[in-house]
Amino acid sequence: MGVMFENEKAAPSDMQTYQICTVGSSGQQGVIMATVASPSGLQGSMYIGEEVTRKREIRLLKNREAARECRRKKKEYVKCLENRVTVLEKQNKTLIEELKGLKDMYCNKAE
DNA sequence: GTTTTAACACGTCAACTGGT
DNA sequence: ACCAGTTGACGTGTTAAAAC
Repeated sequence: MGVMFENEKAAPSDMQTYQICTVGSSGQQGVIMATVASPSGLQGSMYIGEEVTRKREIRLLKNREAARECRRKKKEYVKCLENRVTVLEKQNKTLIEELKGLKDMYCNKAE
């Protein structure tokens, strides 16, 4: 019972260590820079400006998705820990009962 | 029915890390 | 040194439940 996490053995505080499964990305962007001939260079700088904007948009998009994935993993990790707590509490209860039984047995024998 | 509150999800930024 | 990925922190929007 209880779902086991891939890297559960890792230190609890170590958030970097949960299982990482990267979905293969098809995103591919080739960067084309400059080479716009214009006397004033204005068009060129506009082009570069657009390029900067485009790069920023790509970065934001990637980070947006990364954040979503990061949260998903964290949630899963927490759920896993909670499951583990449940299991260990149950186990602890059983062991306490067992110990109690053994103690009783021992006392009865001693009399 | 309206307002308030708590919980949750999201997007963004900044700092850090590991790979090249 | 640079770049891409990861994640904590923060602000914001949404929604369900509680209080009025």
